[in-house]
Amino acid sequence: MKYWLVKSEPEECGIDDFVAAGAGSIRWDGVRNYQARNFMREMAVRDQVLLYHSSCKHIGIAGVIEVAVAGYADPAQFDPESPYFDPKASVDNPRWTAVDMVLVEKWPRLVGLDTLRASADHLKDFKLIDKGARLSVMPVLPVHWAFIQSLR
DNA sequence: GCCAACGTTGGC
DNA sequence: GCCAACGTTGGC
Repeated sequence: MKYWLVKSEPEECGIDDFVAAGAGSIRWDGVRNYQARNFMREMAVRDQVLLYHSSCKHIGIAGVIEVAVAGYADPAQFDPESPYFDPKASVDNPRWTAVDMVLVEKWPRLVGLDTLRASADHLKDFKLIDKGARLSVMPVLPVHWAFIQSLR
């Protein structure tokens, strides 16, 4: 089993959307960056994922979700009505990947980016805390995963 | 709203 | 293949 982190704007899809979905899964789609997509292709069912809230008032890790359905062609890329439509993608030759995720646990309080940065000694090479980090899907080392769990 | 970081596009 | 221009991300 692997560990990951995904970013989302909570108004788009945050931890409360997963709470509302209960045992139901939510499609994680719209990723349009190759490095992030390649990581999504590596995801397997039951991989554990930190859900990070970005571009909002309370920035940080809000809880844990897990992979319910491994990577498949993101339907939005074929839909001209979708903001994620990609005219260069075709059903025969899809370009982008979606996975389905389900709630594991909403944390009692958010672990803020400031807290993570204050723990930089424990989070060496954790790209999330780098200035200007834009990657929206990234792997998390088991040692980092364990440390972040201790902050919740 | 600003702006740094950085990925993508397209002319050459 | 280079690189300037442009667009997006995301913290502040």
